Amino acid sequence: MMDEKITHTVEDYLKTIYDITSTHDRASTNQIAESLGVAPASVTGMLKKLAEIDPPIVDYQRHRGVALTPEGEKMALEVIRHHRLIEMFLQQILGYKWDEVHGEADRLEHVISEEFEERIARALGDPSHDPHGDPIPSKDLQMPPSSFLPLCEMRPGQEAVVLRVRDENPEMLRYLSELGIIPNTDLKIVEYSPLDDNLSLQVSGSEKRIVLGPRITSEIYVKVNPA
Amino acid sequence: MMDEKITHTVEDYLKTIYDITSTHDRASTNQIAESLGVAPASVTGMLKKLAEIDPPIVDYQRHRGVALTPEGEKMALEVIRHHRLIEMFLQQILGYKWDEVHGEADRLEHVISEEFEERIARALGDPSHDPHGDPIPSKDLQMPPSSFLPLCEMRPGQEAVVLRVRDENPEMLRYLSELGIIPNTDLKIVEYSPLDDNLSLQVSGSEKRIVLGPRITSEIYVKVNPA
DNA sequence: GAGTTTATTTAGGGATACCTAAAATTTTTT
DNA sequence: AAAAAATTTTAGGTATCCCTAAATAAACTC
Repeated sequence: MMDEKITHTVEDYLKTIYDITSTHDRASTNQIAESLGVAPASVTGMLKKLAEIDPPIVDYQRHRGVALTPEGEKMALEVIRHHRLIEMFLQQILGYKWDEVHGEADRLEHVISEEFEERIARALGDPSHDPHGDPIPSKDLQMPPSSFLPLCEMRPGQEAVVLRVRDENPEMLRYLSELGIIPNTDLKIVEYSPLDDNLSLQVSGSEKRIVLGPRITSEIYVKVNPA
Repeated sequence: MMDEKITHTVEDYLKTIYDITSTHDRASTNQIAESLGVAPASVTGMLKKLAEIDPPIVDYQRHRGVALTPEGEKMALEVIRHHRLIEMFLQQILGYKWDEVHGEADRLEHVISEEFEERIARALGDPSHDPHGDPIPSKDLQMPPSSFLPLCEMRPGQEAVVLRVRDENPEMLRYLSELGIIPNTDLKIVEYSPLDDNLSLQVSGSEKRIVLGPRITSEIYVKVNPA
């Protein structure tokens, strides 16, 4: 039995590091600590441990954070696949609402078997994106290709389709959902205010203009429509 | 946030104690240790802790084991409800086989929310028994009444219906499954050997006689048909 | 009912993942 | 380039749940 038991919290570290390194070169101790809600000192300790597992799952360098090794990335993708398949499953098969799935998935992702993963994947028709628009890694852990932009980088005149909304914050999800901003929604940018980085935009169909700050627009990813 | 975080392993202790006290007055340190696969000394430590939680969830007396308090029983029933609903769900909705559900349920039971519980209960039509024939506590934690006997207490001439089979041992479940012994099967007792407590019996339909030892017959519960 | 066997508890430790406070290093500002 | 600020690490500690070995208590047996 080569158990080598990696505890659950390790999976959380990996997920977090994966997430951070999708936009940064390496994940810093502080970023990880903030994201996980633990003290930086605790992160340092854990990172050292992760770097000493055989094979190492992170590349750790004192004072400059970590990056995932190929092994670590594989493990992270496995957890992410679990998470997103579960979100999909909760929504499609158990009837959860868009904004209710994340917390539940966060707990379930650590305990489901490969069997469970395969069965829900099949039941869902091997989807490539979850209810928030996040891409689901394939069974062999390849990320489906996708070309998107954070909404905050759009400018007046451009039109786009919402692809994904980061799912960490249920309140924000609920709010956006009320505004009609969910994956597949069409948006048109009306105005941009460089002072505060606010964007004024129009949701397909509706007449209303919505003004959103960068705190929100950086969490929404869109695909720009060709002009 | 009155979290009062009861850890997962506490739930395992409760489930085990519930199980033992369904046939014994109190659960002894050793019985619990054996069932959980830990050293008796570890159990002593945990039992003391459980007895000192406010409100206490077990009644602990030195050298004479524990019984659940009403609070402890409520918590145990909650976990058992989770477990059995999940088993049902895995079998009915995800297509697991009878003997594959237990391990998965053992991991999932600790992490699902009330929301999840309610949704799968509804999806399953609020069942009162799981795939092994075990009764599922209702939402308000009442056990459905049921009058059954362990198969080992049956004697020649009697007929009965299989109600439940204890689900701890997948190998045994698979074996019984091959013999056709699953919940709802009709049985007729043909012979009883007091020397070794073996029972010879006939499964409905089939011609074959099956001989089972007490190790197995004590794990199968039946309802005797009125003569 | 004294001695043996079995069951349980006490005592002393280990691993994990967290914490705070202080020290060290790196980065930024002036 | 020195001082100030921010980040990261080290050091020392906590709590949980597990372990083994030794001590004690309860249950049998003759």
